[in-house]
Amino acid sequence: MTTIRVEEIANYTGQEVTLRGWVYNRTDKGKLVFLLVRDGSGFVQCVAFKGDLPEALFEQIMRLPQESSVIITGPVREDKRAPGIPGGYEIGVRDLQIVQAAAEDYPMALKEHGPDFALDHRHLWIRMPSQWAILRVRATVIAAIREWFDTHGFINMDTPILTPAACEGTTTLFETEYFDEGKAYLTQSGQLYNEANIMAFGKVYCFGPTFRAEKSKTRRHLTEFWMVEPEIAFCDLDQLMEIEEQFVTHIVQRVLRDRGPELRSLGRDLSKLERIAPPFPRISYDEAAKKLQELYEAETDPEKKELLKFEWGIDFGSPHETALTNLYEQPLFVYGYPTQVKAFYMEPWPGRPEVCKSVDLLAPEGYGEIIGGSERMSSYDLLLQRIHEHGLPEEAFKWYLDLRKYGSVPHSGFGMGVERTVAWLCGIEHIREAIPYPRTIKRVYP
RNA sequence: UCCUCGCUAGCUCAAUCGGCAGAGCGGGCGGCUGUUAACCGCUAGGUUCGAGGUUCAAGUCCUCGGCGAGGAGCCA
Repeated sequence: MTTIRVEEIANYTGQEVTLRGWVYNRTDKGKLVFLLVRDGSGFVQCVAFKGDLPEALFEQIMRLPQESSVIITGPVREDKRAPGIPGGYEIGVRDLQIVQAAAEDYPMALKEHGPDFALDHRHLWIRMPSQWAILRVRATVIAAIREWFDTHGFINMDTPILTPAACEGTTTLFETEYFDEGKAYLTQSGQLYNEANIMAFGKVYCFGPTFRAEKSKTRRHLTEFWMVEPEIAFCDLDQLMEIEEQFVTHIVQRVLRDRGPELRSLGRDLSKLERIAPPFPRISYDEAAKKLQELYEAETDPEKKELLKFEWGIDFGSPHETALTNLYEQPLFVYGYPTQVKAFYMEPWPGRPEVCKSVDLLAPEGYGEIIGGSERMSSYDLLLQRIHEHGLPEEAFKWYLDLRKYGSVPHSGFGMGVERTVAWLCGIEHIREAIPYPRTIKRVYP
């Protein structure tokens, strides 16, 4: 007897198979019972007829509690009526073995739940089709990220999670005692280490969890999130944008190829993802500022108008990003931000010191910034000056300054937030559903 | 840190001007051979977030506190 996975059920039409999984839902119709069974790879309907089975077994099936674990044997049939993911196939129950009859007080009803209740039961919530689908997409996004870098000459370099100091000085850090060495901090970026790594390996990326103790309380923020950060030697800002659009397009295509049923089950409009292709539009901060001014003047709703208020020199807020990206169907590059709103290590624009060679990639449909990147400063003297200007301890950056002493080259890199990317691809409201166990300012359980 | 909103059955939510605490889902019992979060009948289920206060009477009004959500700022 072949034990199959639901995602490959189409290959077994007409065959007798074994399926191991959990009863997601049960609908009994008297002499007929429908079990919606999930096995981790999908959801499939299993149908039991009273006449086909021993009476005691049918009786058990009719009373099987939700989430009971079972091993089912029977023939695979194609049937358009059958629900499931991918759906369209069902298994006729010829035999069913109960591994465990679940307790009858399973708390997750098959309906909408409030966020607090759902998050308190995250360990069970992930069994539901929407959460299952999102996390399957996440796994594919991660695979696509590694696949692209690994096949484009990048070397994976894991940067430390425990770090001695702030990489960017501004953001709040999680702090911990570190033996006799004083304080250590959870990383908020591996970038500075990657700048060292490229001088040894040329092109590198790090990929891991990142921690920000910001008291951000929005649908776009987590205190623990995953970020992939490539860094490339001999690379300027224009080349960086080309890499970013190739990279993002690859992720979108891989997800469309491998996770269509999951995206459809989430109600995602796939046509909006299918049209993602290079080149992405590129506008300067100056052009963006002009467009925002026009949008501000055109806005009639006084509340929205207030949120769109903008003047040259400030960073974009979320309403600004949304308004800008709504003008485009592709992800949008905005480059050349004011130096004062960006980190200390960014290369100044030639002839315009008030602007730096930075670029953000804003996702369409109001999902906002998914990538932040820049060409890094290559001059020792200017970097030292910036470290002083930002009030950073020179001693802590001694090794970083060394990189500008021994074979400095123009180089660039970026960081992409995995959860924001997953939220965009899935079309979901809140980033907390894009990671298995979200950590927010108000939650570290479960 | 600031602004806004919310907290009633296991869950999602009602409860008019301050006047008997309600429904659907989930649970239990029964019915039904094609259900799609099935449907139909019956049934059990309540410290209305907490502490004070006003009132003949408080889920509802007032004060303080707690918890949560959305947004701003900051960021990926």
